[in-house]
Amino acid sequence: MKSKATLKQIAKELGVSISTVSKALNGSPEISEPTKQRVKEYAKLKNYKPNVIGLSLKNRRTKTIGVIIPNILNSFFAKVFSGIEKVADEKGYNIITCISNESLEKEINALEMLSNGTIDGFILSISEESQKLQKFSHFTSIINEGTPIVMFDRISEEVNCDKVIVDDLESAVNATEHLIKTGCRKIALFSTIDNLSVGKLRAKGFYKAIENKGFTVDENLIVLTDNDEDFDSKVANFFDKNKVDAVFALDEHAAVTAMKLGIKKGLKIPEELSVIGFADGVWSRRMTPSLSTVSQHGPEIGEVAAQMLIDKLESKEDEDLAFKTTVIKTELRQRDSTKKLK
Amino acid sequence: MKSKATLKQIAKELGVSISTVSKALNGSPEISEPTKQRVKEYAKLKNYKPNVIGLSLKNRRTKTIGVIIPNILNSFFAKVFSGIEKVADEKGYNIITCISNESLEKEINALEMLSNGTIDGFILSISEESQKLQKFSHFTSIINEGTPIVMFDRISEEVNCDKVIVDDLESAVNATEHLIKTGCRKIALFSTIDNLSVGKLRAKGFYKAIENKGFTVDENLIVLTDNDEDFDSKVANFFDKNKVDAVFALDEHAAVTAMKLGIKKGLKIPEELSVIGFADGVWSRRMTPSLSTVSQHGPEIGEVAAQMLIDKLESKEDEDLAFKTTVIKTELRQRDSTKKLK
DNA sequence: GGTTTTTAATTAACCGTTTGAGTAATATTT
DNA sequence: AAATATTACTCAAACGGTTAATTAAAAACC
Repeated sequence: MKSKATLKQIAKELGVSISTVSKALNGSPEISEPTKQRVKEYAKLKNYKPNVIGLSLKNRRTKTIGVIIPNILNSFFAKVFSGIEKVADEKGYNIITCISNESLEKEINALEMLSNGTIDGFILSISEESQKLQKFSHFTSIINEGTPIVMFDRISEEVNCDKVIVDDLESAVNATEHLIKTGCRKIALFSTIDNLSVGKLRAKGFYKAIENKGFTVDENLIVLTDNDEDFDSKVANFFDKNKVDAVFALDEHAAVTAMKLGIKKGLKIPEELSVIGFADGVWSRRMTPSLSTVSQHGPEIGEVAAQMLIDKLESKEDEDLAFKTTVIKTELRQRDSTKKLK
Repeated sequence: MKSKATLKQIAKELGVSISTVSKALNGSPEISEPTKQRVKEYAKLKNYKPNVIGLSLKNRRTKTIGVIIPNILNSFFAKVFSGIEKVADEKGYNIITCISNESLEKEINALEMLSNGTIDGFILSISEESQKLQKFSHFTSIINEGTPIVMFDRISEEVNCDKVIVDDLESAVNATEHLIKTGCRKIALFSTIDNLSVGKLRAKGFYKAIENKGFTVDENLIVLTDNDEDFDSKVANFFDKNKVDAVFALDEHAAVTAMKLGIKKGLKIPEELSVIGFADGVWSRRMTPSLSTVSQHGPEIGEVAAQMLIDKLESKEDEDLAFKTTVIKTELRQRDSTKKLK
């Protein structure tokens, strides 16, 4: 349990000054070759590694990114996270992770906790509660204090910062149109995330597509809720009362429930019931039948967000580039829960 | 974009010394009430928050835990992570996360990167590659340098540190015995994680249970591999050649594949084919039929690990408690992929 | 040989914080 | 009134590192 080597220690043991050691290790031309050799060898022997905290204090940057995620058990966020981690790692940044658990209070805590020198900037997706209450001032005040934020997926128009989003509206239009093209006419809309900005956008896309094609939306076929609770019974009830030939699900849970209860009802998928859902996990592939999805490219979102933040962090103070919003294209993954296009 | 307030700034603007400000804010009795008031008010006005880096340097601890996880997309690890995060948050610790991506090199990098003052201790699960190559010296050297490690799930006997594990062997015995009790006689063993210590232990449990009950293991019914690749075709082939009445799957992927291809083969689950799998995600519940699982209580593993590490970090140097291994009990969750016990 | 330049090291300041030691001024004791 | 104690501060060192300014000695020049 020997304590870690410091410049001070090495300097004393070698009988030189601290700055000589520092400069020798950093290869400064001010130090003679023999001394450099001697210091470097001794440092290696002692397994010296510069203390990052000392460095951070001096440099006033930590090369650490704060990531605040509503829920890591949601595979979309896990994917985005892995993308962030990848780029951060490549660029030599560390990641401090906080889980807001969809709570405004935890979100504020996390911001407060980390914005005191611990991190250089944030990447985050807004918690459900903050969106519901439309509380965003904690973000703006952090930004005003000089800490950059990159938001992804769940963003707010009110906050002026870099953003990475998916084109939820257009994706929903495409998916819905695909259902129509494959011959579906009575299309239901299921969602358990109607509290989220992304949920609302997707629903809007559904309406738009239906109307674009000259049909009208049957409000009886719309099942929107903002939580998972007894969504199962709602859907079971729905299938008892309505006969539809497709379901467009705005989130993974809604999609799975549609498939599960559709099968239970004895409907043949995709012949009698087509299903498309927004989903990211490996599970869409694993299901029987496999689920056709709108894939949001989670890792790419994370990679782009990390790159944007690092660019900002490493740009000259003065060139203060304007805030950008990057839109990541989604992809319609046709699997076995939808009919093939002729 | 005003820069953050520091003691120095406040001191200058208030015309007092830095230490007066520091002591006033910390409520030291050395400072008079009126001065305290004045300083506190001004600090609040300026939204002063002590710079954590300065503090860390002074205190030589960061209140930050390094977490190294092989793969965050694996829902088991995501669950453990959420448990760690919960306890850490409660105790005022931050979490720096690294993903080893099952690679020895990235694991070593992460350890190196963080063990220079950034974190106070590690919580980690060993990467696949390290286990395969039986390389553990990077862990012991970190521990020798004085940084405590708590390992969970994938551990090594060679490394002397705190550990949190699941009783994989006993869990497998129980699950297998349950299959036997419900009348299954020709039980297959599927695994795609035969490279991992936990995979081997679970397999051993299977053998033990079969033999305990006085049967003999039919080696033709054992499908062990160390990766996902063409596991599907192996299993399809298996079902073509063999007639079994149950599958015990040592990991989620194996379980899902068994179910999927069993159904495809036209087998009725659970009447003709029972399936139990080690699995943690929400998906076991969502599948049709829902999957009976051995649940490993991921969040609890994380919570216990975090608590163990924090206890160690906050204990007096001298009392240096011995290393403990905590075993978390698993639970057999009977769902619809196994026959009910009469 | 004396002056200038170069070399190779050291000293000191700084990043932001805490904290023990030191120091005036005031209050208390005798 | 002199000695002592208390109050309310300030100074300075420390944590671990970098780096500009300084200095002493050696080498180069005239």
